[in-house]
Amino acid sequence: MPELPEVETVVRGLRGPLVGRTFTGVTVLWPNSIKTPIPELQERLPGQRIEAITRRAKYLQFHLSGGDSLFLHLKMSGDLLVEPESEPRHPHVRTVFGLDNAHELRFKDTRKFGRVYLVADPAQVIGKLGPEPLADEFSVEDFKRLFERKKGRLKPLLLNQEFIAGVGNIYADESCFLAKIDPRRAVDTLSAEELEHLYEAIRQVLTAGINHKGASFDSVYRGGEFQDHFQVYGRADEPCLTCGTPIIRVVTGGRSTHFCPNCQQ
DNA sequence: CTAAAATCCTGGTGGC
DNA sequence: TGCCACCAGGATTTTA
Repeated sequence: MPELPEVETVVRGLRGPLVGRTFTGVTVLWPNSIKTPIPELQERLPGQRIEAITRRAKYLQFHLSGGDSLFLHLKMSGDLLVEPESEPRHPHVRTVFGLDNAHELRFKDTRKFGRVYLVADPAQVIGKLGPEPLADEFSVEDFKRLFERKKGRLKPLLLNQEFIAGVGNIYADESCFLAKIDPRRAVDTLSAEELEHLYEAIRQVLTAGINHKGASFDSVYRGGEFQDHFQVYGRADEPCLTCGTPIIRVVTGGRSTHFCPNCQQ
């Protein structure tokens, strides 16, 4: 499911039901989801109150009263539900966090790629991430500086979370379209003007995604409607909405990549 | 260094 | 229907 706008939407939806609640226990149904030793998680989490929930890149961070942070990464198919403990659990629920109000935070994750971390030092999980593209203080000059001495093609670089945080496959393709840049371009050939366009495009596309409450796919995620506004992602062989040329799909860095061969150079 | 491929997983879809 | 190949929002690790 989730890139930056989808995770941001999930975080905003969880604050109301969860901030102020205290964890009472953890039930692990798929041990590979848990990156912290499970006995340690089950020892340290109960009794800690949720003081805040924030997002960093595609991670959710629960700031806890005992000084720890609980991090969740939804990867491809994760979702988080707050449901009464009396309600039957969906079969794809992999981890259950008990709460002090007879509800549970349920980590549902069909493909089992999602991960849970409990750490005292957040840097252990989010220490190497690149800048947040929507941060107020992240300037176009900062963005241009990221490209200094960089090599390789644009698309894989945009997906590299140590380069810039939170951009995933959909928003990378949509950003390149808006900036009119071929995602296969070698980054050391991008002009200052092109980088300025790309900076604006990334911020615009991510903001639009958040404003539409993310993109919904299948049954994994609900509520968002940004999928109705895709210009190129998932539109292979369909006409470009700007010029009518069929959208091309190629594979770059092992990921499907969509672009207009006429508009994007 | 870049880069591709394999890995972790399940389920939906389309072709035959 | 059944079977099979292929595809999927991520990110790390292995192999060139």
